[in-house]
Amino acid sequence: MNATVRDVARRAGVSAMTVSRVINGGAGVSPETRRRVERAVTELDFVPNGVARGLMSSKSGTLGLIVPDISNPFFSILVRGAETVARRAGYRVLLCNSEGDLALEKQYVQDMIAHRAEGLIIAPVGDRSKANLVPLERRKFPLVLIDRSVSGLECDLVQADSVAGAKMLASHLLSIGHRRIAVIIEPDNVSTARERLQGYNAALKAAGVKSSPSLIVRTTADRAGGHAAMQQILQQDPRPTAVFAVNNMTALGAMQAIREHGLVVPKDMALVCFDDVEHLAVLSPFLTVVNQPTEMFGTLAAQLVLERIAGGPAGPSRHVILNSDLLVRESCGAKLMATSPAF
Amino acid sequence: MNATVRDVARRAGVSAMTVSRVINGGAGVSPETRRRVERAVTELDFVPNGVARGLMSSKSGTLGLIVPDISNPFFSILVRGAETVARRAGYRVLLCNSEGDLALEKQYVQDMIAHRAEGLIIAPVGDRSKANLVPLERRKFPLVLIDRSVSGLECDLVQADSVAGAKMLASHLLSIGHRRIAVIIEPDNVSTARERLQGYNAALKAAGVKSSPSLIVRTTADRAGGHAAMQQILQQDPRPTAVFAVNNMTALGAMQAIREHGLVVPKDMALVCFDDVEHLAVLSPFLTVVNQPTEMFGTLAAQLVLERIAGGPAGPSRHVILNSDLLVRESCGAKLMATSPAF
DNA sequence: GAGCGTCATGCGAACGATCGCCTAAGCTTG
DNA sequence: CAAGCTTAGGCGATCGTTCGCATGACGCTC
Repeated sequence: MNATVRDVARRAGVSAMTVSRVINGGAGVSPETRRRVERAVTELDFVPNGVARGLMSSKSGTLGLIVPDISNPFFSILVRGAETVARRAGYRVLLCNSEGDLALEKQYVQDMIAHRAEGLIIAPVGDRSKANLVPLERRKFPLVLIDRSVSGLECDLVQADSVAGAKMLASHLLSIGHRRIAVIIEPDNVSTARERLQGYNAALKAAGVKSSPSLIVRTTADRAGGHAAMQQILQQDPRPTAVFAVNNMTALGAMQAIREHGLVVPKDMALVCFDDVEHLAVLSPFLTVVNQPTEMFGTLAAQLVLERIAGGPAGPSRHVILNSDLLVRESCGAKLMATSPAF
Repeated sequence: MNATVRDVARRAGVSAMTVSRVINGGAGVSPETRRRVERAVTELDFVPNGVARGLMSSKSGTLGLIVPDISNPFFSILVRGAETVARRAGYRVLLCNSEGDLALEKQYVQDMIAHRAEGLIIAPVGDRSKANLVPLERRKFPLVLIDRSVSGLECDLVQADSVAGAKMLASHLLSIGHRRIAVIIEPDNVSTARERLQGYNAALKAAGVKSSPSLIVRTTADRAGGHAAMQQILQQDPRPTAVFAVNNMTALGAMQAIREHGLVVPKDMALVCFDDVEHLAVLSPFLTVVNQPTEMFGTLAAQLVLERIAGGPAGPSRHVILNSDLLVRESCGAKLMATSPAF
């Protein structure tokens, strides 16, 4: 169904080699022959087979991109950034949703090896992703982690300063009077969870507030997880006055639970989280968040992986730590405080 | 760097053919030989080269997915649906952002042909995408359009009933008293724009309200477009009392412009649009929208393209028309009306 | 006019896995 | 024990492109 170089060659009365030279703009072809070949290419609607080319050159022109959930705006914006950089460099992007599932992640990674992707950008499920990633390390496969590091795996990495971000968030809550601040967070085998909790604890300590284990609720970093965790928090006595959610999706789930409980944010319960939801912020700047430079996560990761592809596997691994900002809006109750000091 | 069947064969003391038989679970290999081969595979960390396999079998195992903007939640949710279905069927997804740019779209389509993707799901830029897509049609390339049709191109299609949806939206605005309803919409060479405008006009006609060309503002379907269009609308005299935005992103841009103008939705200006922003709706159910079954767009499109791949290019093209619902929330002013009949 | 460089082009192999076909050994069977 | 069948496994070709090398024609130079 698809014409090959040989078909074109036959039609143009030349050899396959000459056709190859023409389509690759190579020198050493007379103008006359070139024209004949070009006509044959057009007539047969010939498009060189990228798979065969890939086999010859050992270059697939493909990058893998594995994220837990593409529908999370944090990741969809990140993906856009990465895709744009990759495309400009002539690379295609294979998108994978790991759904936070280690087995699925493993399958995707193996697929990258099998199909000879030239590099991989991955937001790993957690520390246990290490087993999935060592085959890549062994092959010196260009690999860039985003958002989360993997304990015991040394490789390129783009992340934000989670400790500092969490400290800002918690300090802010403390500064406006909150003392019982619950945390909705993932298990400790996720690096960002560890770091954010560390920042939270540091802020509490600095303020001389004692932390309590019962305020730390572990869950999955999605809406369902946030919802379940919040339900649990709402039953505590005394009830916390503020909640620090590990990311935007958990915050949304928490918000839902709070509303279902007939309570109002921030009057009855303050709510802050990591990761802005940009589209949402445009419509109503409500959530107080630590905003990470989302798109830059993607563009930087793509640049790193492309450099690694171009420069070979040698060279020390690079860690890019991005700054994030505290955006104080309504959900923390700061504005409420300002108007009703009797809180 | 990567072992081949021949390397494994040498180490196991067999031929490449036998290795191939083992890794494909084929019969005709003695248990003893099989074990030897399996050990060699493990020792060499051999992973069969998918590119070479693809060349032999003419099956790349890849689907293309082209959308205008992956960071638009409508598309990111759709992509998740499509990716999930594709993966379960053993396919990988090549994600492309056309950015609404015809030239870029063309490049992506050609890339699909070159790399022998087995099928393509695309939300086309507009009617002018036809030139980009005819090469696919000529090759009987499995192709499914989503969201928008392309005038003059007959192929599989998944879309919502835009006419009915727009009619619901406009009728609702009319029913609560609005008479000057502006429309922010794309040029007429986008099928959904045509259809939504048609629904709007039908609703006006049914209500005996005359439509005015000056109320129709053409723009691009993104935030910047919505913002610019809204600025224009806000200068009209008499000022419209409601705005119908062609999709969620334009609505966000419009919202921004309205707020910058010191006005409040819905008190000073009602605002409705197509496509819910799910995450946003959880946080604060504010926008009145026509909600399309977003994820289903993706899953159905993937199913159609997979069927087309499995069943061959024959068979009539199928058009799936999904229903959408009107979600009346606050931004239309319905609740406002209820409490202040003097509007 | 012999030697040499340049240019356009072709030949055969290679990338890595697999498919069709073949062979050789072992076993059954009458 | 010879014919026939089953089983394990190898050989060579193939997918479509490109690479290294060879070749033949032409023109230039001393």
